[in-house]
Amino acid sequence: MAAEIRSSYGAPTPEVPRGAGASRRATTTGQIKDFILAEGLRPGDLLPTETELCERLGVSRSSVREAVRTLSTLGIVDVRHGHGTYVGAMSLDALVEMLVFRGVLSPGDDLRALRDVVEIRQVLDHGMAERIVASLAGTSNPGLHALVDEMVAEAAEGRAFPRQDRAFHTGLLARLDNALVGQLVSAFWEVHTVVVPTLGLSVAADMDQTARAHGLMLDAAEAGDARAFHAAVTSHYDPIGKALGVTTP
Amino acid sequence: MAAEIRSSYGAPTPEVPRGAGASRRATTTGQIKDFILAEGLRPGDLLPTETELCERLGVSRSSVREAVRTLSTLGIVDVRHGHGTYVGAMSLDALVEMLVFRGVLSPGDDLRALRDVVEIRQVLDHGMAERIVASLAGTSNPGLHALVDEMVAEAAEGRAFPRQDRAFHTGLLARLDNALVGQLVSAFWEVHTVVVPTLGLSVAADMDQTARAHGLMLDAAEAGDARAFHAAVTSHYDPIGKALGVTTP
DNA sequence: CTCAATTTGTTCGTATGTATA
DNA sequence: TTATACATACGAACAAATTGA
Repeated sequence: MAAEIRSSYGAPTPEVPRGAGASRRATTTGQIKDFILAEGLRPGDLLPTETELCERLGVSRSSVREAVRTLSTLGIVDVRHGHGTYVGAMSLDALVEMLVFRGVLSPGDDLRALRDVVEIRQVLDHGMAERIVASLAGTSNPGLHALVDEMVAEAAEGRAFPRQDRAFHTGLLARLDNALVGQLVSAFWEVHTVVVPTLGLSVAADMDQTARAHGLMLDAAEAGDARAFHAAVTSHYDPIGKALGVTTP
Repeated sequence: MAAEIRSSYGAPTPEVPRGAGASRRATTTGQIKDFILAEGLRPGDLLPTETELCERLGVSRSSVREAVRTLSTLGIVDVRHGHGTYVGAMSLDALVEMLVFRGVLSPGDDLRALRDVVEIRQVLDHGMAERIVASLAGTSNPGLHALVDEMVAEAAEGRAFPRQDRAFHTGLLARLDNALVGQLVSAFWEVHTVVVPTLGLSVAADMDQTARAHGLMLDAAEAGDARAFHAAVTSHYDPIGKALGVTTP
């Protein structure tokens, strides 16, 4: 697939007589991508209608549809029924869907896929620690503190707090100038929280520690204390890490 | 999309009268995923033919086709022309294709997307450093050393060495018990190397340093020296980091 | 509010290319 | 080589959703 991508750029996609190995759909998706680039379209811009694309590319509507579907699942285009097709925001939803399925399919060990995801989350949080602390040092974030309070309250009642949890992690990365890492963290967070219930895993006992660790992370970041932030991240992943047997060097 | 995923598990996908918001394709993809889970199929296993799926799910051929396409681009199934449809290996090809397009589309600053990718690569390499060193300490890896020698030789001749570079990074992570991180590193490596040429970026001058840094990383890992490994990683990303303005805390 | 136009969603039938036995 | 099974592609028709007159 990599070679196909590469060949799609540089030289414009060749005309109708396509190479032996390439399928019609592959070439059509490439043509639509090239069209977006050639026209200089940006996320949110409207694409031609399916019928128009058929004429422009000289293929049937079915082929255009399949190509558009492919681009749609990749988030490259966004199709709205009865309205039109737009250039998409290219979120990581596809990655999430794939990893979630891999998690519930669980090849080999039942917990391996989830353990890998948690390990990545940990690496990203630790790896971005200095940048996060730098971006939040000296600021005050009442919204994030409110989320922490809610999480602690929910944990005390024995309830889960996925909404606040996600909002907190998203908010923590919001000031970073790296949009991709925020999306990745969100994506892995989602895989994590969607897969856990399907495995019947019970980590409810330590929900309190998890909730409190969020507060410690925020306090450390606002104080500009990277070491404390690292410690809080470690504390945050301690319960789930133990349950899954994550190695923490 | 997240809600749709969640609803797909737990309770089996409902019968033909589907909910208001869900499209036929969305429910059909869910049904196929449920089928794989229910039958306990594993990557490489054969799925029913399209015609058979039509009867089983009570939808038309086209709908099955579009659903299979969607799952195919996610890597959940693998369609082989004239042969059949199999459960896929679920690689990160979809993520790569999306990020590559985002990179060449370059919303806003031309280098931001690539800079974000390089930053992630850096974080992953540093974050996995201790685990990599632990997995390679005390071993000898003539294959990896050979790759380093090739890279140094190619750099001396002023040639690029993408094949060896990729093989090296893959091999470095091969002994890890976390398959996902290896795939992620490979994916971001691919995005990086595919996008760079489209931007006309010239970092050829410091190819020599990059090639040598690989050798330092390998030596440090085999010696069990995590600090040296971190230093080598920093040296490895120094040239491209300077060219892109990556922040290195 | 209803109607009509536009656009995507779904289905069917048919023909073609491809791999296996 | 032939036969069979399968995926690929095309075109036409109708259904559903959205917008605006």
